[in-house]
Amino acid sequence: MSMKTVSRKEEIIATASRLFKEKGYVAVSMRDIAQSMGIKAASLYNHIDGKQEILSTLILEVAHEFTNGMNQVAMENTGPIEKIKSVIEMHIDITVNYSEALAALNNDWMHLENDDLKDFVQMRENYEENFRHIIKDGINKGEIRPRHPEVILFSILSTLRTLYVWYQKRGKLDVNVLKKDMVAVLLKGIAV
Amino acid sequence: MSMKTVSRKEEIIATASRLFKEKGYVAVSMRDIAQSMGIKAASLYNHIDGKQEILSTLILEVAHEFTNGMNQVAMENTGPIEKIKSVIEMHIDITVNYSEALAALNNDWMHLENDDLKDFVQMRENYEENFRHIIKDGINKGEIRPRHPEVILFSILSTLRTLYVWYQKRGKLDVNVLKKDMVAVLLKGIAV
DNA sequence: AAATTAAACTAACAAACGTTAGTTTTGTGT
DNA sequence: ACACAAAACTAACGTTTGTTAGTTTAATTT
Repeated sequence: MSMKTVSRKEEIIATASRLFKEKGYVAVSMRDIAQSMGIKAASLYNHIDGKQEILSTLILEVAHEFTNGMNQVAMENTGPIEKIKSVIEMHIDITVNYSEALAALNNDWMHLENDDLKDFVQMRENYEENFRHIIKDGINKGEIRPRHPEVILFSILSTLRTLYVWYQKRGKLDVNVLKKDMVAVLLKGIAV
Repeated sequence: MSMKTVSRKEEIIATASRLFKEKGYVAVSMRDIAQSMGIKAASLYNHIDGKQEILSTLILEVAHEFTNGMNQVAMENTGPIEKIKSVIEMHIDITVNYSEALAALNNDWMHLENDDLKDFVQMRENYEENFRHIIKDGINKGEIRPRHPEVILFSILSTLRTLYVWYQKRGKLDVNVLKKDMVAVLLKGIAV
């Protein structure tokens, strides 16, 4: 029976991310996290440096996933529409695999400190800039309707970023169906 | 020179909402709010009952705006597509008028207590149910493409709900241009 | 069986929190 | 000038916070 070994540290981070999703980073205490694991708060410090480490580990791991994914799409040898389709699918894949961590990334990134905060903001800006470039390219090539690029960018990004909220709420619809419908809605709109 | 008189209580709520937008309700202390106004924390209690009142005032006022707006749209004597267009425009109007409060509504509603929390959740469910009904009606009448209604609902709602984040960041583009492009993107998609 | 390491525990710390009580200052109406 | 109300102040309260120190228990290695 093969079973992935999960270190105690990973357990703590997983537990914390579940709690962060409900009430946010600041409202969850070390005692809350410990109680959720059936131990005392002080015991957590045998495995982690502090509360801040939980947050930064959680967020930066996923942030790197997004960065890598976007860089890969940017290097694709395809047209703008195909690239956007790839971004959407990439985003959905990450959402499914890191659905707990995404709440912290979306809502608690501002509680990162020092270099962690700087790095995160930088990665986020790069991500958006890459996306913006694809959209503008698409408009120039006549593949995308000539609307305000920011409106297009944030319409798609908002939808993708909020996906984690209702993905599990709505009984886990099939990922491939989700991808298909999502791409269709975002690219082709809803009006017949 | 006519100038709207702003009560001290309203000043407190306005100041708090600005701070809440940056760090969230829990991370902002009464001392933070007071300092932002150049007074001491204890002085706030001459005008308000407590921190919780700030949050509930802030959120419930806007929540009622949304509820009223949606009820008005539901009573419109028009087709589904026209109604969705109205919802989008209504949402943009409220975002422009209450852009500070919307951060709290989106991110800190779970810190409401008792009846305030219950009322909010109820209003939110009703709002979504109304929206869902319009979409399903549109699909039945063949005015909307037959995609998964939840995907359509949350694609639009996510975009509208996150609008407050980047509306002011991007140098206040004209509201009418925004409405026009937003309706176009959400209804007709981006692909030519 | 003894020794070592890992992971839990109890107890306590300084700091920050929301809030209250009582007092002083500021502003307004007579 | 006086009285009153509004709005600020200082000081303190009981909790909760993240974290540290020192100790005990459980698991693993020799």
